[in-house]
Amino acid sequence: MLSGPQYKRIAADLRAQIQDGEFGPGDLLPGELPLSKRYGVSRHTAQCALDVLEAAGLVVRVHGRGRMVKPKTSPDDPVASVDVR
Amino acid sequence: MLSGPQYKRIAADLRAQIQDGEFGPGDLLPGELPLSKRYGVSRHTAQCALDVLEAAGLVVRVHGRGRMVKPKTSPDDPVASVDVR
DNA sequence: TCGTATTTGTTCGTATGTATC
DNA sequence: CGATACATACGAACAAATACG
Repeated sequence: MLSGPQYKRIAADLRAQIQDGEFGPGDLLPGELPLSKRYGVSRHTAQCALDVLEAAGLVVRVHGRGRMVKPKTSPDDPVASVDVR
Repeated sequence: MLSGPQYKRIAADLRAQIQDGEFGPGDLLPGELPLSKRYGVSRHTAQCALDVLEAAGLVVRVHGRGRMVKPKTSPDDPVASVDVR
C-alpha cells in the first residue's frame, strides 16, 4: 500500500546506498541473484529494480560481469533528481 | 541467431511503421496481447518490444489504455537516431 | 453506481543462450 | 572447463486503471 511496488522500493534502497557512498563510481553492485535473496523477491523483481537504476543513469550493465555504478562523466547529469516513485 | 532477439526485431518493425506514418502522434498502438499473437511471441516479449520504443521516446504508456505514439513536443529529439540493434 | 471488458502493472516461476572470469 | 552473471524467452496469476454500458 504505502510501500508501493517492491522493485521500486528496492531501487530506491540501492540508490540511497549509492548516493550515500556505500558504492562508489566503478564499484560492482550486488547482482540479481544476491539481491533476490537479500530482499526475498524473485530474480525478475531484482532485475527490475536494477533496471530502474540503469534507466536513471546511475548504473551501467556489463554482460557477464555485473552492474557497476556509472562513473560520472558529465557534471550536468540530472541524475539525483530522477523520481524513483 | 542471425536474426537477433525477437523483441528488438519487433520493436524495429513497429518503429518503422510509426515513422512511415502508419501510426500518427496520439494514435493508440496495438497492445501487448495483439502484438504477441501477431508475432507469435509471449506477452512478455511483446512488452519488451514496446519498452524499447518507450525508452527511445517514441511512445508513452497509459495504464488501462495502452500505448500511444508520443505527440512530438520538442523538435530536438534524437529519436530517429536511436539504435534498435 | 455497478459490473464487465480491456489493457497495462506487478510478481512469481522456469529454461536456455551468451559472455566473462 | 566450470562458475558466475547478464540476455532472451516462455508461462501463469492477480492487481490496478480505464472505458463503456
